[in-house]
Amino acid sequence: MRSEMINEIETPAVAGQKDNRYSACLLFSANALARAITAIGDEEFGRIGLSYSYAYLLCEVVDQPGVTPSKLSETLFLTPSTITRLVEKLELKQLVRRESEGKKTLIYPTEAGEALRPAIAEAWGRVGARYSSAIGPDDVCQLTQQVFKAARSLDDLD
Amino acid sequence: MRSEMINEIETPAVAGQKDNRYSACLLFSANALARAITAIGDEEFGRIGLSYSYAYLLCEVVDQPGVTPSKLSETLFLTPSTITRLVEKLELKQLVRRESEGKKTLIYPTEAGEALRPAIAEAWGRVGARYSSAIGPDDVCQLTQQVFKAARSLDDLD
DNA sequence: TAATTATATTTGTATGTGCAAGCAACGAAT
DNA sequence: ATTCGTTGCTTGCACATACAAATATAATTA
Repeated sequence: MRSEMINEIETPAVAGQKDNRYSACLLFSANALARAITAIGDEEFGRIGLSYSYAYLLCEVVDQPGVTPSKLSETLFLTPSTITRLVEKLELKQLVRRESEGKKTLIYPTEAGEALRPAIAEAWGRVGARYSSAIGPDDVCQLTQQVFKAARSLDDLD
Repeated sequence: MRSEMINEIETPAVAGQKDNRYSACLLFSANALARAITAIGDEEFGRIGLSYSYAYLLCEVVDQPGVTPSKLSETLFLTPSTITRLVEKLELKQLVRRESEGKKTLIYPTEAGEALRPAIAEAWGRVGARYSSAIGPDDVCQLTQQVFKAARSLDDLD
């Protein structure tokens, strides 16, 4: 009674020292992975005063000046309200500026924003190098593809 | 200049309609997956008034009465301070209770907490069913293993 | 035994993210 | 042209999580 099976979908109880019953749960594992890798990301991107979502957003704005929040929301898989928050802070830091055009908002980089792009690319590279070496460079590529595919499948549900 | 390669580690630009340059970044993809799947989790677990971390924690406490925060921290891949916060709220909801023993804290389920366990198992099952059907039941198992393995690798870095 | 270091937990504070509701502008239909 | 639904963005609020510092107890060393 006390030790009933609570795992969602039975999986062949893969061996491994530190596995526990949650290791077979994607909800659990995906969040654990996200937290662990975000820690690396924050460390590297923190050196340029941003965290990774801000950095990605800034890249988009530099590459597509005048991009709208809704477009960013699609690209970055974040809700519009989150985009607003991110843009607000980047605006405070003088890295982007907003322009209202009808019901749309157009977002442009400032010069300081554009100037930051190489540094972002470097930080990005360091993040990739770090997790590749930890996870194993061979596995990373396939893992990333699968993870993204799964994320998209779930996102397409609505 | 403007369109330089900013992806961290070159990947064979996997085709796919909605892919963008971030799809090859595990930092990005892992977070996207975590958010998408957490949305499902919150929906199902929300029906019993918890979110998924609370549910997992409660399961641990029911199965190992007297478990300590540090043990929970290891099992759930969460920091001790987060555990404290989770336990606090479960205590407010009268689902667990804390007992101080020296420098340790022992956490026990209340009867209400124990009573909730079957409902948690059911919600858990529904979450698994939903993401399995979205992602494809065949892929889920392997994906989960790989994701967990990667999370553990990154976590073992400290 | 007293002083120091180590371990376990909690607090203060901050951050990223989202939902639901609001507002503003556009389009369609009467 | 006035109304009405729709779309795009923003705000108020809430929550999960973490870091750094504080506290309290245990262990070790002098």
